[in-house]
Amino acid sequence: MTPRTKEKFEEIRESKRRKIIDSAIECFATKGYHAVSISELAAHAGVSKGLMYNYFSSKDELLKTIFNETMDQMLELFDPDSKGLNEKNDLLMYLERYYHHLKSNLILWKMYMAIFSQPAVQQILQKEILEVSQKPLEIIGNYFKKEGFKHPEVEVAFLSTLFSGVLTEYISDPDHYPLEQIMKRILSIYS
Amino acid sequence: MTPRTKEKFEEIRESKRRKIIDSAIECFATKGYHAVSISELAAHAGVSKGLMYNYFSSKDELLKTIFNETMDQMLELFDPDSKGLNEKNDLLMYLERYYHHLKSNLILWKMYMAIFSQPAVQQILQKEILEVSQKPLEIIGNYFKKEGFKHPEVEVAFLSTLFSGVLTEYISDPDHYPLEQIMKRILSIYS
Amino acid sequence: MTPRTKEKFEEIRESKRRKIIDSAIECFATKGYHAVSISELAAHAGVSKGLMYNYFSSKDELLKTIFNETMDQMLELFDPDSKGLNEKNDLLMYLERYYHHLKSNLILWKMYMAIFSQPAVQQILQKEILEVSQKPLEIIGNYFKKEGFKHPEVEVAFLSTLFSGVLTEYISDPDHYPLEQIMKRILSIYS
Amino acid sequence: MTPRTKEKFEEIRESKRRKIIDSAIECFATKGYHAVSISELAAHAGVSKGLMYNYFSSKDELLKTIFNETMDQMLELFDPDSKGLNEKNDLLMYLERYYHHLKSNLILWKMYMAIFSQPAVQQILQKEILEVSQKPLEIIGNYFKKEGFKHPEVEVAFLSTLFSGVLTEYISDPDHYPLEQIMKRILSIYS
DNA sequence: TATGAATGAGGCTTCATTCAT
DNA sequence: AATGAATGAAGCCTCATTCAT
Repeated sequence: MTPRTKEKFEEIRESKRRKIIDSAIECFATKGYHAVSISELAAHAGVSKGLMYNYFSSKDELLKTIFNETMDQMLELFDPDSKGLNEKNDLLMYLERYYHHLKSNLILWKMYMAIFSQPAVQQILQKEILEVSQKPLEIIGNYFKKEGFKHPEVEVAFLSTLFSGVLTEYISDPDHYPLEQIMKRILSIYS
Repeated sequence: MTPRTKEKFEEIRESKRRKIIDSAIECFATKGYHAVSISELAAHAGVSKGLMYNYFSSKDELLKTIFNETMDQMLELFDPDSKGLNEKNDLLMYLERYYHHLKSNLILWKMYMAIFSQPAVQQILQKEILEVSQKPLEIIGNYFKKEGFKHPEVEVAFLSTLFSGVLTEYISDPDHYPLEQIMKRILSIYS
Repeated sequence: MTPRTKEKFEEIRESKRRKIIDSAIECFATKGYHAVSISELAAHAGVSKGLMYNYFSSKDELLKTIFNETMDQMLELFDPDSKGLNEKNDLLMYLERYYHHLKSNLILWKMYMAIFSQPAVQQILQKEILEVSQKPLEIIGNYFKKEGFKHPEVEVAFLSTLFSGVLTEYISDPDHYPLEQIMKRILSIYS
Repeated sequence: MTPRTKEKFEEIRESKRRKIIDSAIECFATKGYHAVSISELAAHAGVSKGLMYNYFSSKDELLKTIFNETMDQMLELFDPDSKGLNEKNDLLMYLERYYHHLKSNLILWKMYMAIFSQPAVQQILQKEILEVSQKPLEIIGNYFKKEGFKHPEVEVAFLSTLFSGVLTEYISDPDHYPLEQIMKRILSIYS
């Protein structure tokens, strides 16, 4: 009997890795980082405790991995073609994208909030957070400058504020928050 | 035991209780609920571990207590005289109050965020949260109705969104967030 | 009911600390450092696992503490009055003391061997070991120099060798090793 | 399957076995038995974890195997031709051999010490140790009897003591221990 | 009222070993 | 013969909570 091929092994690894990550995202979203134990994560993913450490060297490491993957998605969301925002329409589409992403990735954003608003977790991810949050803000800032806003940096902060607010409110009660109408209300400010 | 002595005791008890609560608020704000141990809380408050249980039957109980007291403050903030909002000026003053409260009670709000963004904690406090948040929203809703807004309930949600956003952003980086200018930006929407 | 006095607490602490240490020395002597678990140490000392950490912050820390206390004893043994070795008689008494200490502290020396000959443990104690081993060797070296030995440093190494050998052999089979006669044989070399 | 192929297989098997053993000796020498995991051993030997169990049924089994092979070497060392010690020169050559073996097999002896000083391991190997150590001691004892020593058995113990001591000291700091001079010093006792 | 020693459940992690391929 | 994914027991440690004083 021949041993499994390298490809087969990598296949197994990758699919299990995904399973663990997706499962962990759900758990973290539901209960928060500290409130979920490795045992729970393992059980929820349908693997043994020990196997978790075959894929991630620690609980923190798993968190960082999830964070990085999530951040990559977010970056893509906020600037998919890396061209920046050039006209008003781009900004509107920007808002559109945010709206759709929020709606179709509720769990991901829930996890984002559940995890990253915890001070203890922020300490774990401090470095990563700083690195990632800079770029999207810059892109938006450049747009406002170009458009001749009087206080572009304040306008950026204001938009961030709106994003944060929408996120917070929608996440905390997705069934009742009038997401679409709120997005329209925001659009009305910039139209 | 004379009544005098009894009163004295009560006084001491109450002041120690305050000390524990205030100290705990600081700790929770800085590190989050799960990341702070009873030992740490006791040490930070300058009392023994055992004594903590003399005042609060459990860590959860302490959390609930803090929550309730905080909520009382919030209620007071959003409607100190229970008269509701009657004219535009009231709304502006409303925003003003929020702004000032935020600035002067940073720790309290930090703790609020640190604690509430954790789903596990939210579950513990779910009932309390619902109860408390209803009333201020109603008051604002009534105002918008009276003012003839087309979608008063959306407008309420929008204002909540702004509040949430300001809170989130300010709390996460109080030194750089342009709180005052953002508040002015918001005022400009309603003036 | 009044709380226990500070003295009472310290009394408890000190006596329990001793109990844990003595018990741990026995265990380490019997099975070696890595082969004994904290659970075993706790059970053998008659306390709970958790309490171990009230007294020692980690297993390594316990080891270091035992090492330091043992070393203090050893130092005292090898130079009780800190006067050094001044004449041949001092050296002979030196040997005598070693002999008696060995006989009456078998467990201590067993533990010493069981623990300190393990590379992994040596790494934990590296710093401490270096610090402590210097002084006694110097004292003996000075004596040999004073006595005009041709190669005092070799003579020191030779004596160390004898000590090590006696220790190793005696410890590994205390009932059959002719300790007293070996010590006489050694004395005969220096008389 | 032709006999030729079978032999070839045996050859491969044997060479891989050696590789694993030699690699393990190094690891045990450096870090001690408990401190090295099967994973480490496998990685260091360049084979998979699973394969380790194809050659040795357990970690203990591997240890025992190494011990037995080492012991065979030791026996050979102390009495290569099984003729015993017949004259003083034989004893001196005996010492010589020990000296050279020590110098050229440092790792082996390091492992020997790293492993054997651990009581837990000694228990595993107790029987084997007793069996092996008897014979060389007898040979030396016979020599001392023949030479008319007053207490031949003490003299044997004394020589064992010296061997143990030299081993211990040399192993613990091979770069600084004056091995050659110490051996000369010992020779001087018996010349 | 007040202390801190004491407990034990549960958290994270390691590792010898098994197993499907 | 060979691989490495998978398991689960056991190890170290933390922490909410209890208890004797």
